[in-house]
Amino acid sequence: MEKHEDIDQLVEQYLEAIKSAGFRMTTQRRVIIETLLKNMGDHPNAQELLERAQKVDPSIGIATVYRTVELLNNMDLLNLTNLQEGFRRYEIADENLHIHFYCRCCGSVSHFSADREKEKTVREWAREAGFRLMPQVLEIQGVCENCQAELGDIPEEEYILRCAPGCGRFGRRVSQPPGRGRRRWFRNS
Amino acid sequence: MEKHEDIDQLVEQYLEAIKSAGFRMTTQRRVIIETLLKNMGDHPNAQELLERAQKVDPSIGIATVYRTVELLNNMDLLNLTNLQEGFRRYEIADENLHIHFYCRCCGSVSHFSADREKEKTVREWAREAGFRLMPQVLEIQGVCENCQAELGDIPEEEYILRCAPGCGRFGRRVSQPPGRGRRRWFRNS
DNA sequence: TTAGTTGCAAACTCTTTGCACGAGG
DNA sequence: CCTCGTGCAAAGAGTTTGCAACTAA
Repeated sequence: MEKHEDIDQLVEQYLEAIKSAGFRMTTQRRVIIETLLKNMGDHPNAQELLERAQKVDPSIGIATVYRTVELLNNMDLLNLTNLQEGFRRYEIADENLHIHFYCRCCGSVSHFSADREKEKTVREWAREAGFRLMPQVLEIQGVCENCQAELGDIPEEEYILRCAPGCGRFGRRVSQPPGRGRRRWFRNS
Repeated sequence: MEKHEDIDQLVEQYLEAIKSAGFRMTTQRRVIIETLLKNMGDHPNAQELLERAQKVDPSIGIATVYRTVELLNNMDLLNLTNLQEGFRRYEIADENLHIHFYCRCCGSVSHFSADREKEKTVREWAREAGFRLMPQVLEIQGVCENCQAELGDIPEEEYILRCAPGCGRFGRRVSQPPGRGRRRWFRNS
Protein backbone atom coordinates (compact mmCIF):
# COMPACT_ATOMS: atom_id res chain seq x y z
CA MET A 1 0.00 0.00 0.00
CA GLU A 2 1.37 3.36 -0.97
CA LYS A 3 1.19 6.67 0.75
CA HIS A 4 -1.89 8.76 0.29
CA GLU A 5 -0.25 11.53 -1.67
CA ASP A 6 1.15 8.99 -4.07
CA ILE A 7 -2.21 7.41 -4.57
CA ASP A 8 -3.93 10.72 -5.11
CA GLN A 9 -1.36 11.54 -7.70
CA LEU A 10 -1.78 8.19 -9.40
CA VAL A 11 -5.55 8.60 -9.46
CA GLU A 12 -5.12 11.84 -11.32
CA GLN A 13 -2.85 10.13 -13.81
CA TYR A 14 -5.42 7.48 -14.53
CA LEU A 15 -8.14 10.11 -14.86
CA GLU A 16 -5.93 12.07 -17.18
CA ALA A 17 -5.53 8.98 -19.33
CA ILE A 18 -9.29 8.59 -19.37
CA LYS A 19 -9.78 12.21 -20.27
CA SER A 20 -7.22 12.19 -23.01
CA ALA A 21 -8.97 9.18 -24.48
CA GLY A 22 -12.04 11.39 -24.75
CA PHE A 23 -13.99 10.22 -21.69
CA ARG A 24 -15.13 12.31 -18.77
CA MET A 25 -13.54 12.56 -15.38
CA THR A 26 -16.37 11.83 -12.99
CA THR A 27 -16.50 11.58 -9.23
CA GLN A 28 -17.48 7.94 -9.46
CA ARG A 29 -14.58 7.05 -11.69
CA ARG A 30 -12.24 8.90 -9.38
CA VAL A 31 -13.53 6.99 -6.33
CA ILE A 32 -13.42 3.61 -8.03
CA ILE A 33 -9.89 4.11 -9.32
CA GLU A 34 -8.81 5.30 -5.89
CA THR A 35 -10.35 2.19 -4.35
CA LEU A 36 -8.62 -0.01 -6.88
CA LEU A 37 -5.29 1.63 -6.10
CA LYS A 38 -5.75 1.39 -2.37
CA ASN A 39 -6.55 -2.29 -2.68
CA MET A 40 -3.75 -3.42 -4.90
CA GLY A 41 -2.82 -6.93 -3.93
CA ASP A 42 -6.26 -7.67 -2.55
CA HIS A 43 -7.79 -8.50 -5.91
CA PRO A 44 -11.27 -7.32 -4.99
CA ASN A 45 -14.23 -8.48 -7.01
CA ALA A 46 -17.03 -6.20 -8.19
CA GLN A 47 -19.01 -6.54 -4.98
CA GLU A 48 -16.04 -5.78 -2.75
CA LEU A 49 -15.08 -2.89 -4.96
CA LEU A 50 -18.58 -1.51 -4.64
CA GLU A 51 -18.64 -1.80 -0.86
CA ARG A 52 -15.27 -0.14 -0.46
CA ALA A 53 -16.08 2.60 -2.93
CA GLN A 54 -19.37 3.26 -1.20
CA LYS A 55 -17.54 4.12 1.99
CA VAL A 56 -16.30 7.17 0.11
CA ASP A 57 -19.37 7.80 -2.00
CA PRO A 58 -22.44 5.82 -0.92
CA SER A 59 -24.37 6.77 -4.02
CA ILE A 60 -22.23 4.63 -6.32
CA GLY A 61 -24.09 1.75 -7.88
CA ILE A 62 -22.92 -1.68 -8.97
CA ALA A 63 -23.55 -0.85 -12.62
CA THR A 64 -21.04 1.96 -12.46
CA VAL A 65 -18.48 -0.36 -10.95
CA TYR A 66 -18.89 -2.78 -13.82
CA ARG A 67 -18.84 0.00 -16.37
CA THR A 68 -15.73 1.60 -14.92
CA VAL A 69 -13.97 -1.70 -14.68
CA GLU A 70 -14.79 -2.40 -18.28
CA LEU A 71 -13.57 1.01 -19.35
CA LEU A 72 -10.28 0.50 -17.57
CA ASN A 73 -9.94 -2.95 -19.01
CA ASN A 74 -10.56 -1.67 -22.50
CA MET A 75 -7.84 0.88 -21.99
CA ASP A 76 -5.68 -1.90 -20.66
CA LEU A 77 -5.26 -0.24 -17.32
CA LEU A 78 -6.70 -3.20 -15.46
CA ASN A 79 -5.91 -6.86 -15.03
CA LEU A 80 -8.74 -9.34 -14.75
CA THR A 81 -8.29 -12.49 -12.76
CA ASN A 82 -10.41 -15.57 -12.86
CA LEU A 83 -9.90 -18.21 -10.22
CA GLN A 84 -12.92 -20.28 -11.22
CA GLU A 85 -14.84 -18.77 -8.36
CA GLY A 86 -17.77 -17.73 -10.45
CA PHE A 87 -16.77 -14.09 -10.58
CA ARG A 88 -13.88 -11.92 -11.65
CA ARG A 89 -11.31 -10.10 -9.57
CA TYR A 90 -9.74 -6.82 -10.55
CA GLU A 91 -6.37 -5.24 -10.13
CA ILE A 92 -4.91 -2.04 -11.51
CA ALA A 93 -2.34 -2.95 -14.14
CA ASP A 94 0.92 -1.37 -13.19
CA GLU A 95 3.34 -3.63 -14.98
CA ASN A 96 3.45 -5.70 -18.03
CA LEU A 97 3.24 -9.14 -16.54
CA HIS A 98 2.16 -10.57 -13.22
CA ILE A 99 2.48 -14.11 -12.07
CA HIS A 100 0.15 -15.41 -9.40
CA PHE A 101 0.36 -18.67 -7.56
CA TYR A 102 -3.03 -19.91 -6.55
CA CYS A 103 -3.34 -22.69 -4.00
CA ARG A 104 -6.02 -25.18 -4.90
CA CYS A 105 -6.18 -26.39 -1.33
CA CYS A 106 -6.56 -23.25 0.74
CA GLY A 107 -7.37 -20.74 -1.97
CA SER A 108 -4.55 -18.39 -1.09
CA VAL A 109 -2.94 -16.29 -3.78
CA SER A 110 0.69 -15.34 -3.56
CA HIS A 111 1.53 -12.93 -6.27
CA PHE A 112 4.66 -11.13 -7.19
CA SER A 113 5.44 -9.13 -10.23
CA ALA A 114 7.29 -11.12 -12.79
CA ASP A 115 10.89 -10.20 -12.71
CA ARG A 116 12.56 -9.31 -15.97
CA GLU A 117 13.85 -12.80 -16.47
CA LYS A 118 10.49 -14.49 -16.15
CA GLU A 119 8.87 -11.94 -18.34
CA LYS A 120 11.55 -12.44 -20.94
CA THR A 121 11.01 -16.17 -20.86
CA VAL A 122 7.29 -15.92 -21.37
CA ARG A 123 7.79 -13.36 -24.10
CA GLU A 124 10.11 -15.78 -25.83
CA TRP A 125 7.49 -18.51 -25.68
CA ALA A 126 5.00 -16.10 -27.16
CA ARG A 127 7.40 -15.12 -29.90
CA GLU A 128 7.86 -18.76 -30.87
CA ALA A 129 4.14 -18.88 -31.47
CA GLY A 130 4.16 -15.58 -33.32
CA PHE A 131 2.44 -13.85 -30.43
CA ARG A 132 2.85 -10.39 -29.03
CA LEU A 133 2.22 -10.34 -25.29
CA MET A 134 -0.25 -8.00 -23.66
CA PRO A 135 -0.10 -6.92 -20.03
CA GLN A 136 -1.82 -9.60 -18.02
CA VAL A 137 -1.90 -11.89 -15.06
CA LEU A 138 -0.73 -15.46 -15.34
CA GLU A 139 -2.43 -17.77 -12.89
CA ILE A 140 -0.38 -20.75 -11.89
CA GLN A 141 -2.23 -23.30 -9.83
CA GLY A 142 -0.75 -25.68 -7.36
CA VAL A 143 -0.52 -26.46 -3.70
CA CYS A 144 1.19 -23.99 -1.41
CA GLU A 145 3.91 -24.69 1.10
CA ASN A 146 1.56 -24.72 4.09
CA CYS A 147 -0.90 -27.09 2.53
CA GLN A 148 1.88 -29.39 1.36
CA ALA A 149 3.15 -29.59 4.91
CA GLU A 150 -0.33 -30.26 6.17
CA LEU A 151 -0.85 -33.02 3.63
CA GLY A 152 2.37 -34.73 4.55
CA ASP A 153 4.16 -37.34 2.49
CA ILE A 154 1.71 -38.43 -0.13
CA PRO A 155 2.81 -40.21 -3.30
CA GLU A 156 2.64 -38.11 -6.45
CA GLU A 157 0.08 -40.37 -8.03
CA GLU A 158 -2.31 -39.90 -5.17
CA TYR A 159 -1.69 -36.28 -4.55
CA ILE A 160 -4.68 -34.61 -3.15
CA LEU A 161 -6.57 -32.66 -5.72
CA ARG A 162 -9.68 -31.76 -3.93
CA CYS A 163 -10.51 -28.14 -3.65
CA ALA A 164 -10.95 -27.31 -0.05
CA PRO A 165 -13.28 -24.58 1.14
CA GLY A 166 -11.83 -21.26 0.16
CA CYS A 167 -11.15 -22.12 -3.44
CA GLY A 168 -14.43 -20.67 -4.51
CA ARG A 169 -17.59 -22.43 -5.38
CA PHE A 170 -16.51 -24.64 -8.20
CA GLY A 171 -15.60 -28.18 -7.25
CA ARG A 172 -17.26 -28.45 -3.91
CA ARG A 173 -20.88 -29.32 -4.32
CA VAL A 174 -21.78 -32.24 -6.51
CA SER A 175 -20.80 -35.79 -5.63
CA GLN A 176 -19.02 -36.15 -2.37
CA PRO A 177 -16.28 -38.74 -2.30
CA PRO A 178 -18.17 -41.96 -1.63
CA GLY A 179 -17.89 -43.88 1.57
CA ARG A 180 -18.48 -42.56 5.04
CA GLY A 181 -14.99 -41.87 6.28
CA ARG A 182 -13.30 -40.41 3.24
CA ARG A 183 -13.08 -36.70 2.94
CA ARG A 184 -10.72 -36.11 0.06
CA TRP A 185 -10.40 -36.68 -3.62
CA PHE A 186 -7.47 -38.65 -4.87
CA ARG A 187 -6.04 -38.82 -8.29
CA ASN A 188 -6.43 -42.09 -10.07
CA SER A 189 -3.18 -43.91 -10.42
CA MET B 1 -8.16 -36.45 -33.01
CA GLU B 2 -7.43 -40.06 -32.28
CA LYS B 3 -8.76 -43.21 -33.80
CA HIS B 4 -12.03 -44.57 -32.56
CA GLU B 5 -10.64 -47.67 -30.97
CA ASP B 6 -8.16 -45.56 -29.06
CA ILE B 7 -10.86 -43.25 -27.81
CA ASP B 8 -13.08 -46.10 -26.74
CA GLN B 9 -10.19 -47.53 -24.83
CA LEU B 10 -9.44 -44.18 -23.21
CA VAL B 11 -13.06 -43.72 -22.23
CA GLU B 12 -12.91 -47.01 -20.40
CA GLN B 13 -9.78 -45.90 -18.61
CA TYR B 14 -11.47 -42.76 -17.38
CA LEU B 15 -14.52 -44.71 -16.32
CA GLU B 16 -12.29 -47.14 -14.54
CA ALA B 17 -10.72 -44.26 -12.66
CA ILE B 18 -14.16 -43.03 -11.72
CA LYS B 19 -15.18 -46.45 -10.61
CA SER B 20 -12.08 -47.06 -8.58
CA ALA B 21 -12.72 -43.76 -6.83
CA GLY B 22 -16.02 -45.25 -5.76
CA PHE B 23 -18.36 -43.61 -8.26
CA ARG B 24 -20.61 -45.33 -10.73
CA MET B 25 -20.01 -45.91 -14.40
CA THR B 26 -23.12 -44.54 -16.07
CA THR B 27 -24.12 -44.20 -19.69
CA GLN B 28 -24.18 -40.42 -19.36
CA ARG B 29 -20.69 -40.25 -17.96
CA ARG B 30 -19.46 -42.54 -20.70
CA VAL B 31 -21.01 -40.35 -23.40
CA ILE B 32 -19.75 -37.10 -21.91
CA ILE B 33 -16.22 -38.39 -21.50
CA GLU B 34 -16.30 -39.74 -25.04
CA THR B 35 -17.44 -36.34 -26.28
CA LEU B 36 -14.71 -34.63 -24.33
CA LEU B 37 -12.11 -36.94 -25.82
CA LYS B 38 -13.41 -36.55 -29.36
CA ASN B 39 -13.28 -32.78 -28.99
CA MET B 40 -9.83 -32.37 -27.56
CA GLY B 41 -8.43 -29.12 -28.86
CA ASP B 42 -11.85 -27.60 -29.41
CA HIS B 43 -12.30 -26.50 -25.81
CA PRO B 44 -16.07 -26.86 -25.82
CA ASN B 45 -18.11 -25.09 -23.18
CA ALA B 46 -20.95 -26.73 -21.26
CA GLN B 47 -23.53 -25.89 -23.91
CA GLU B 48 -21.46 -27.25 -26.77
CA LEU B 49 -20.64 -30.33 -24.74
CA LEU B 50 -24.32 -30.89 -24.14
CA GLU B 51 -25.24 -30.53 -27.81
CA ARG B 52 -22.53 -32.89 -28.95
CA ALA B 53 -23.29 -35.42 -26.24
CA GLN B 54 -26.97 -35.31 -27.10
CA LYS B 55 -26.21 -36.50 -30.60
CA VAL B 56 -25.25 -39.79 -28.98
CA ASP B 57 -27.76 -39.75 -26.14
CA PRO B 58 -30.49 -37.11 -26.53
CA SER B 59 -31.76 -37.67 -23.02
CA ILE B 60 -28.71 -36.11 -21.39
CA GLY B 61 -29.45 -32.89 -19.54
CA ILE B 62 -27.32 -29.84 -18.92
CA ALA B 63 -27.20 -30.57 -15.19
CA THR B 64 -25.49 -33.87 -15.86
CA VAL B 65 -22.93 -32.16 -18.02
CA TYR B 66 -22.10 -29.74 -15.25
CA ARG B 67 -22.01 -32.49 -12.66
CA THR B 68 -19.79 -34.73 -14.76
CA VAL B 69 -17.47 -31.90 -15.55
CA GLU B 70 -17.21 -31.09 -11.87
CA LEU B 71 -16.54 -34.71 -11.00
CA LEU B 72 -13.76 -34.92 -13.56
CA ASN B 73 -12.33 -31.65 -12.37
CA ASN B 74 -12.34 -32.82 -8.80
CA MET B 75 -10.46 -35.89 -9.84
CA ASP B 76 -8.13 -33.65 -11.78
CA LEU B 77 -8.92 -35.32 -15.04
CA LEU B 78 -10.10 -32.09 -16.62
CA ASN B 79 -8.64 -28.68 -17.37
CA LEU B 80 -10.86 -25.64 -17.05
CA THR B 81 -10.22 -22.62 -19.21
CA ASN B 82 -11.53 -19.15 -18.69
CA LEU B 83 -11.11 -16.64 -21.46
CA GLN B 84 -13.27 -13.99 -19.80
CA GLU B 85 -16.07 -14.95 -22.09
CA GLY B 86 -18.59 -15.37 -19.33
CA PHE B 87 -18.40 -19.14 -19.30
CA ARG B 88 -15.88 -21.92 -18.91
CA ARG B 89 -14.37 -24.22 -21.48
CA TYR B 90 -13.37 -27.79 -20.78
CA GLU B 91 -10.64 -30.08 -21.96
CA ILE B 92 -9.64 -33.52 -20.84
CA ALA B 93 -6.37 -33.28 -18.95
CA ASP B 94 -3.93 -35.58 -20.64
CA GLU B 95 -0.71 -33.96 -19.59
CA ASN B 96 0.59 -32.01 -16.72
CA LEU B 97 0.79 -28.58 -18.23
CA HIS B 98 -0.74 -26.89 -21.22
CA ILE B 99 0.08 -23.46 -22.52
CA HIS B 100 -2.49 -21.62 -24.58
CA PHE B 101 -2.01 -18.44 -26.51
CA TYR B 102 -5.17 -16.43 -26.70
CA CYS B 103 -5.47 -13.57 -29.17
CA ARG B 104 -7.21 -10.58 -27.68
CA CYS B 105 -7.98 -9.25 -31.12
CA CYS B 106 -9.53 -12.15 -32.97
CA GLY B 107 -10.21 -14.51 -30.07
CA SER B 108 -8.29 -17.40 -31.57
CA VAL B 109 -6.59 -19.90 -29.29
CA SER B 110 -3.44 -21.63 -30.36
CA HIS B 111 -2.53 -24.24 -27.89
CA PHE B 112 0.24 -26.72 -27.71
CA SER B 113 1.24 -28.95 -24.90
CA ALA B 114 4.07 -27.52 -22.92
CA ASP B 115 7.21 -29.24 -23.88
CA ARG B 116 9.40 -30.60 -21.13
CA GLU B 117 11.53 -27.51 -21.06
CA LYS B 118 8.68 -25.06 -20.56
CA GLU B 119 7.13 -27.26 -17.97
CA LYS B 120 10.40 -27.46 -16.13
CA THR B 121 10.73 -23.70 -16.19
CA VAL B 122 7.30 -23.09 -14.76
CA ARG B 123 7.86 -25.78 -12.19
CA GLU B 124 11.02 -24.02 -11.14
CA TRP B 125 9.12 -20.77 -10.72
CA ALA B 126 6.60 -22.57 -8.60
CA ARG B 127 9.32 -24.15 -6.52
CA GLU B 128 10.82 -20.73 -5.81
CA ALA B 129 7.49 -19.78 -4.31
CA GLY B 130 7.22 -23.03 -2.40
CA PHE B 131 4.50 -24.27 -4.72
CA ARG B 132 3.77 -27.67 -6.08
CA LEU B 133 2.23 -27.46 -9.54
CA MET B 134 -1.01 -29.14 -10.45
CA PRO B 135 -2.01 -30.12 -13.98
CA GLN B 136 -3.54 -27.07 -15.57
CA VAL B 137 -3.82 -24.73 -18.48
CA LEU B 138 -1.83 -21.53 -18.60
CA GLU B 139 -3.53 -18.82 -20.61
CA ILE B 140 -1.17 -16.36 -22.17
CA GLN B 141 -2.86 -13.41 -23.79
CA GLY B 142 -1.54 -11.35 -26.62
CA VAL B 143 -2.03 -10.53 -30.24
CA CYS B 144 -1.54 -13.25 -32.81
CA GLU B 145 0.55 -13.10 -35.93
CA ASN B 146 -2.37 -12.43 -38.25
CA CYS B 147 -3.77 -9.63 -36.19
CA GLN B 148 -0.37 -8.04 -35.80
CA ALA B 149 0.02 -8.01 -39.55
CA GLU B 150 -3.41 -6.54 -39.93
CA LEU B 151 -2.67 -3.82 -37.42
CA GLY B 152 0.55 -2.84 -39.13
CA ASP B 153 3.29 -0.75 -37.66
CA ILE B 154 1.84 0.78 -34.53
CA PRO B 155 4.04 2.18 -31.77
CA GLU B 156 4.18 0.08 -28.62
CA GLU B 157 2.61 2.81 -26.53
CA GLU B 158 -0.45 2.94 -28.72
CA TYR B 159 -0.79 -0.70 -29.37
CA ILE B 160 -4.31 -1.65 -29.93
CA LEU B 161 -5.86 -3.19 -26.91
CA ARG B 162 -9.44 -3.30 -27.79
CA CYS B 163 -11.08 -6.67 -27.80
CA ALA B 164 -12.60 -7.22 -31.17
CA PRO B 165 -15.72 -9.33 -31.66
CA GLY B 166 -14.88 -12.93 -31.00
CA CYS B 167 -13.15 -12.38 -27.70
CA GLY B 168 -16.32 -13.05 -25.82
CA ARG B 169 -18.66 -10.65 -24.22
CA PHE B 170 -16.44 -8.79 -21.84
CA GLY B 171 -15.04 -5.57 -23.13
CA ARG B 172 -17.36 -4.83 -25.95
CA ARG B 173 -20.49 -3.19 -24.68
CA VAL B 174 -20.13 -0.17 -22.43
CA SER B 175 -18.67 3.10 -23.61
CA GLN B 176 -17.68 3.18 -27.20
CA PRO B 177 -14.52 5.09 -27.97
CA PRO B 178 -15.73 8.66 -28.21
CA GLY B 179 -15.82 10.58 -31.44
CA ARG B 180 -17.50 9.50 -34.65
CA GLY B 181 -14.64 8.12 -36.65
CA ARG B 182 -12.66 6.25 -34.05
CA ARG B 183 -13.22 2.58 -33.69
CA ARG B 184 -10.47 1.42 -31.45
CA TRP B 185 -9.09 1.80 -27.97
CA PHE B 186 -5.59 2.98 -27.54
CA ARG B 187 -3.37 2.69 -24.58
CA ASN B 188 -2.56 5.91 -22.81
CA SER B 189 1.05 6.87 -23.28
C1' DT C 1 -31.90 -53.67 -2.05
C1' DT C 2 -30.02 -49.23 -1.65
C1' DA C 3 -27.20 -45.51 -2.17
C1' DG C 4 -25.46 -43.00 -6.04
C1' DT C 5 -27.30 -40.53 -10.43
C1' DT C 6 -30.25 -38.30 -13.49
C1' DG C 7 -33.60 -34.87 -15.76
C1' DC C 8 -36.35 -31.19 -15.00
C1' DA C 9 -37.34 -26.86 -13.62
C1' DA C 10 -36.72 -23.49 -10.38
C1' DA C 11 -33.36 -20.88 -8.00
C1' DC C 12 -29.05 -18.36 -7.78
C1' DT C 13 -25.23 -15.42 -8.79
C1' DC C 14 -22.77 -12.47 -11.44
C1' DT C 15 -23.04 -9.29 -15.13
C1' DT C 16 -25.32 -6.44 -18.56
C1' DT C 17 -28.71 -3.17 -20.23
C1' DG C 18 -32.83 0.24 -21.01
C1' DC C 19 -34.23 4.40 -19.51
C1' DA C 20 -34.93 8.77 -17.39
C1' DC C 21 -32.29 11.86 -14.81
C1' DG C 22 -27.98 14.29 -13.74
C1' DA C 23 -23.56 16.44 -14.64
C1' DG C 24 -19.02 17.44 -17.07
C1' DG C 25 -17.00 20.28 -20.55
C1' DC D 1 -26.43 23.24 -23.98
C1' DC D 2 -25.37 18.79 -25.48
C1' DT D 3 -23.48 14.68 -24.76
C1' DC D 4 -21.76 11.32 -21.88
C1' DG D 5 -22.32 9.03 -17.51
C1' DT D 6 -25.12 7.40 -13.59
C1' DG D 7 -28.49 4.82 -10.59
C1' DC D 8 -32.10 1.83 -10.58
C1' DA D 9 -34.44 -2.04 -11.60
C1' DA D 10 -35.23 -5.54 -14.78
C1' DA D 11 -33.27 -8.69 -17.86
C1' DG D 12 -29.71 -12.14 -19.32
C1' DA D 13 -26.53 -15.82 -19.11
C1' DG D 14 -24.21 -19.41 -17.04
C1' DT D 15 -24.30 -22.46 -13.26
C1' DT D 16 -26.22 -24.85 -9.26
C1' DT D 17 -29.70 -27.34 -6.67
C1' DG D 18 -34.13 -29.75 -4.72
C1' DC D 19 -36.66 -33.55 -5.69
C1' DA D 20 -38.86 -37.62 -7.40
C1' DA D 21 -37.77 -41.24 -10.50
C1' DC D 22 -34.26 -44.32 -11.99
C1' DT D 23 -30.35 -47.60 -11.99
C1' DA D 24 -25.67 -49.60 -11.20
C1' DA D 25 -23.64 -52.69 -8.17
